[in-house]
Amino acid sequence: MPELPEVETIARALAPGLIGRVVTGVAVPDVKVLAGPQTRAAFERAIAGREITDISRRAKLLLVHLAPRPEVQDDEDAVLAFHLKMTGRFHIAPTAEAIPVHARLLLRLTDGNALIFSDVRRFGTARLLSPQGLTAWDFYAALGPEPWDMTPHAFEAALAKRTTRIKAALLDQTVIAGIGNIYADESLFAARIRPDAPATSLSPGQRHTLLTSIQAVIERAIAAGGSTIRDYRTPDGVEGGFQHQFAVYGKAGEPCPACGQPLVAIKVAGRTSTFCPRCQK
DNA sequence: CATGCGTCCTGCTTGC
DNA sequence: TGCAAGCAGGACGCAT
Repeated sequence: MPELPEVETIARALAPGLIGRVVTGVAVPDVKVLAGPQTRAAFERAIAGREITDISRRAKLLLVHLAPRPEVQDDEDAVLAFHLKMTGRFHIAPTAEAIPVHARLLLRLTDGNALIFSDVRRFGTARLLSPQGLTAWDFYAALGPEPWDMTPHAFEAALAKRTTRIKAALLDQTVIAGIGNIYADESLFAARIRPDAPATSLSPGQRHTLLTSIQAVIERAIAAGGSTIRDYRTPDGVEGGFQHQFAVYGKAGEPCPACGQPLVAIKVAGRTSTFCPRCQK
């Protein structure tokens, strides 16, 4: 579900309600959510009592930064890294309220609220790491640049050595971080490039246009608060607005917004990919 | 080494 | 209406 714009929207919405609060208690109703090395008990012990100092995002990861506890000897900084995968959601609710059916992890806070991570499909993960552990984590270390940090030169270099179709390259988080199925399709349409075009077949001009398109689409999506297909909500329960601006995602059979020809869906890299066979080459 | 496909889960939608 | 197959925003493990 949540790609870069959704996680960015969530991080911004969560920050004011979390930064400066202290975690008074931890509950893990579904131990499958824990992806780190700790047992459930060790995980709970390692977080309780810490102050939340910051909320940030890298690629599709939401990062909760936790301070050392003064009362714990040699305590170190910690980072709780959430991956929402397809259906992960956050909200903040009074601790006294009923726990949602699909709640996987709860952090109770000093202000009487709790941060609740819910996830219907149970793909989402939470992993507690030291700051050094985070950067040493293979997945994290291999992430490509954020879209706005990607230079045309680096993008071209990354694509030039790929023998895959262009969409598979965009979905590869080691090439560029944060793009998923929605924003891959939307960016490729904006750049007028077919999702199944071999990455090596793109001209330098097409690669440049594609990077510019990615940056523009991601920016517009963040401005709209992300895209709600089904599950995604901000922590306040509000839907995103970018789904109303989709040109092609999920619109197979509908007319191309540019030429009116019916949009077509094919499978690329195992993912449904919608595009205009007339506009995209 | 790089690439592609099945898999992990659950619930909603579609078609018979 | 009922039921089963198909499909979904992601990324990992394994086979090729």
